[in-house]
Formats: sequence, structure tokens, C-alpha cells
Amino acid sequence: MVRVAKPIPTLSPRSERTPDEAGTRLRLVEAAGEVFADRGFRDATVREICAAAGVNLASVNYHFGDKQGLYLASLRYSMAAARDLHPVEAPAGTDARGRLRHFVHALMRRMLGEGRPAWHARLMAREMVDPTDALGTVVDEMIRPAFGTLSKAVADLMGERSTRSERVKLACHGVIGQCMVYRHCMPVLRLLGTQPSSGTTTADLADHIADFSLAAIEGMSRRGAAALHGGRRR
Amino acid sequence: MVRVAKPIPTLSPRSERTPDEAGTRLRLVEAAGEVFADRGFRDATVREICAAAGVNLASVNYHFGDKQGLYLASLRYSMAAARDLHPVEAPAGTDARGRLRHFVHALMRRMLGEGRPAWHARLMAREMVDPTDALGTVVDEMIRPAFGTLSKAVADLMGERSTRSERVKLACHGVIGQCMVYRHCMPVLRLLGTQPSSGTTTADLADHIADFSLAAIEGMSRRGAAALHGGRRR
DNA sequence: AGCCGTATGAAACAGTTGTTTGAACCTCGT
DNA sequence: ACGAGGTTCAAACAACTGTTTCATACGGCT
Repeated sequence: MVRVAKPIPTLSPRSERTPDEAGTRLRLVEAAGEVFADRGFRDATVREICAAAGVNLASVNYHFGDKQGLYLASLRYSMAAARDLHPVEAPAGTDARGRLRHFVHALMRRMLGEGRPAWHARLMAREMVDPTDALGTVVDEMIRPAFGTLSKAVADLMGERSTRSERVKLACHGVIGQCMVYRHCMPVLRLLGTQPSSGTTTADLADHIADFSLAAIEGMSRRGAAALHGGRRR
Repeated sequence: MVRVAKPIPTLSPRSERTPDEAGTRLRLVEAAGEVFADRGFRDATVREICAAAGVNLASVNYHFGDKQGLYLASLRYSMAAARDLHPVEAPAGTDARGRLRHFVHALMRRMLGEGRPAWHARLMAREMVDPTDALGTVVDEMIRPAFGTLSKAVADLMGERSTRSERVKLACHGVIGQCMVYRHCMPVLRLLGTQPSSGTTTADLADHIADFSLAAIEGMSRRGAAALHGGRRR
């Protein structure tokens, strides 16, 4: 009855009076993340989520307002976990090559991570291909800072002073794209029979992508410099 | 009543008695492709599709059996168009570098193409991130042949005799990933403000990706060869 | 104890969905 | 003219969805 005026049931467990209250919210968020990642926002039913969480159907409305509120909560939960478990910034003092490599490793762990929220990257993949209103939040709170880290490293490698140069942006897209394949296309790779063999670890993949990208950036810079003195390629 | 036994209403307009019959089927397939690409298989409603096509609600059942049949038909239609409009095989006699570049150009035109079915790549992106039963068909009829073309070019560039080598596979994934970003992440890039500037054409992007990949492959081969005689990198 | 605000529970509501139905409608060949 | 086969139509059906309702249980505070 009190919730006619929406008693701020939105986001984090700000007070957690009973351990049980936080328990219900948390189980709901985690179950929701899994189901949303598997089925997508619309395909996921609140009934299935509540059953998986072992809570009553009305709980999602009581704690999160509506289905979308729950979705946003699990999205935030997932982003926080990704930032905490797999930060993209290398330790201070790392050189540009090391920072790029560190970024790729972190991103690949996020993509393929079997850590706490294994559904994190699947959820993100869906949000990108099929954006909801929450995409702006995701970009601002997670993607933009990470992209800044990457483009700083790439700009340094290229000898560019600005991270906004077109060359830098394109190279960054390339790096991210190489990582993304292993999340966005995994079912395809499996059917294709080209998925990484079981002996290949996430770190191996990350190292290959870092090597590939470093070779590309350095190779292109060399050719670009050569082009200044010599003829055009192709 | 006759359709109790399913009078083969499945695939192509094999007979097109009346121009109108093919008309209904075709308009349905095209409208469905658009709506499916926009909203996804489940979110798309047959009511919306039929309204967009200007046909009766029952037509989808009559002509395609059910919603899934219509989805499959629009998927096939889309794949055929992609193969016809943007073949990935270069003309015979093209060298490996040229074949890689040709592949990237074709793939990027498929990704960003504003051609007949502009919804083709969006539909594919959804099918990859959120696979349906049709994914196997898509892989067999479209992706596997294209991947073969790419890995042949890459293997030649690397001096590998087998296209199944792990190095070749990883490099191919990298090339594809670089192209994919511009389809799977376009809304993100827009929000990020790093989307290709309006002066950048699809061909420009493709050239950059080809240059990037060629530099990477050649650079890694050089280092790989150097590693045989010298020390390990990193 | 006795109240009160919070949390949970079972059931129902209202709307939308894919699909089906049976009649009407053409377009033929005879 | 006329019936037949294929096609379209408006309407209805049955299932499922997110959301709401109201009653009940719990826990701390006076």
C-alpha cells in the first residue's frame, strides 16, 4: 500500500535491514542476469527468473518496480563485477605495448570469463546488438572509460599526440573487434569447427590478439613513414 | 482445408502461378526480414509484419506454415542476396594480398550495405548472438564457404600449406572480428562518438582493415621467422 | 503484549501473442 | 456457365505475458 508512491525500491541494497532482504534482491539480480543473458530481455519471463531465484512472482515488482528495473539492476551488477575483477588499466609505469597487452587480456577475460557473473559478456553482447534504453548507461559507465584506456595506449604506440585521430580510432575498433568475435560468434565458431582448441587458454588467445595488433600497428606506422618518402602501396 | 497435409508451402516461389501469389510471398519475406532485423525473432509480431507487407494475418500461416517458416525464408532470401551482390571470391589469378583485400571489401559491404536487403547483416548479427535452429543452415550455406575463401588467402600469406593450422584460424578470426565491430557495435560507436566520420566510406574502412591485417600477418610472420633464430618476444 | 511498516504469498487481471477457423473471393479450364 | 483449386479475409481461440491486488507473515520498537 505504501508503494503507491514508489518507496525508492530501485537500485542498490542501500540499507539491508534484514540479511534476508538483501538476500532476495541479490538472488533475484543474479538469477535475472543469467536468464536475461540466455534468453534476452523480452524472451526472459519474470516467472522463469523468479522460479530460478526461488522467490515469489511479485517480488520483482516490489523490489525493482518492474521487469525493466530488474534488468537495469542486473546490468549494473554485472558492470561493477567486470570492473572489479578485470580492470583494463595496467599498473602505473607500464609502457604502451604492455598497456595494450594488458587491455586485451582484461577484455578477453571479460568476454570468456568463467568468473562470478559468467553471463556478463553475454548480457553485454545482447545489449549491443539489440540495444535497450540502458545502452547509454552502459556506454557511459563502462565502455567509454575502457575505450579511453585503449586509445591512449594505441595513440602512444602510433606516436599520435591526440587519442581522437581517425587512425587511432580505427585501430582501437580493430583491437576490440578481434576480442569480440569470441563472444559474439562463439556458436558459429563451434559449428564451423574453428573454435579455439581445448588446450588454448583465454590468455593464449589474448596474447595472439595483442601480438597481431602490435604487429599491425607497428607495421602500418613503418609503412606510413615509408610512404612519406616512397610510393603508395597496393 | 487442403493444407491439413501441408501442401509444401515452405520455401521458394517454385511455380508462381499468378504474379500476385509470388507478390504476396515476396512482400511477406521482405517485410519480415526488415521487422525481424529490427526487433528480433521473438519481439517481431506477425501482426506487425503482415501490416508492413499489407497482407492478411493468416497469410504467413498459409504460405510459410508458421512464424518460424517465414523467418527461415527471409533468412535464405537474405543469404542469397548477399552471395549474389557481394561475392567473397576474388577473380581467378588474384594474388593472396588481393584476395584478402577483396574478401574484406565484400564482407564490409555485406555488413554496412545499403543495397537491396539492408537488413541482411542485422539479421545475421542477431542470429549469431541469439542463435535459433536456423544457425546451422546459415553456417553451412553461407559462413563456411566464405571462411574457406578467407583462410585460403591467409594461409597463402603465411606460407602455411594447410588452412586448418591454428595460426591461420586465429588470424581469420581477427579479420572477421575487425569487420564485425561495425555491425555489432554501431549503436555503441555512435554513443561513444567514434563512429566513422561521414566522409569515410565503406571502402575506406575496408581498406584500413585490409592494411591492418596484412601488416599484422606479415609482421608476425617476420617475427615468427626471427624467433626461430633469435630470442622470444615480449 | 501490541502495533506498524516491511516483505512474501497465492490468485487474479488485462493485454498481447501465434495460430486456427470457415466463409468469401477470385481465376481458371471445361 | 460453372464448379474447383488456390488464395485472401475478418473473427475468434487458447496460451502466455507483465503487472496488480489483497491477505498474511515477520521483526523490531514502545
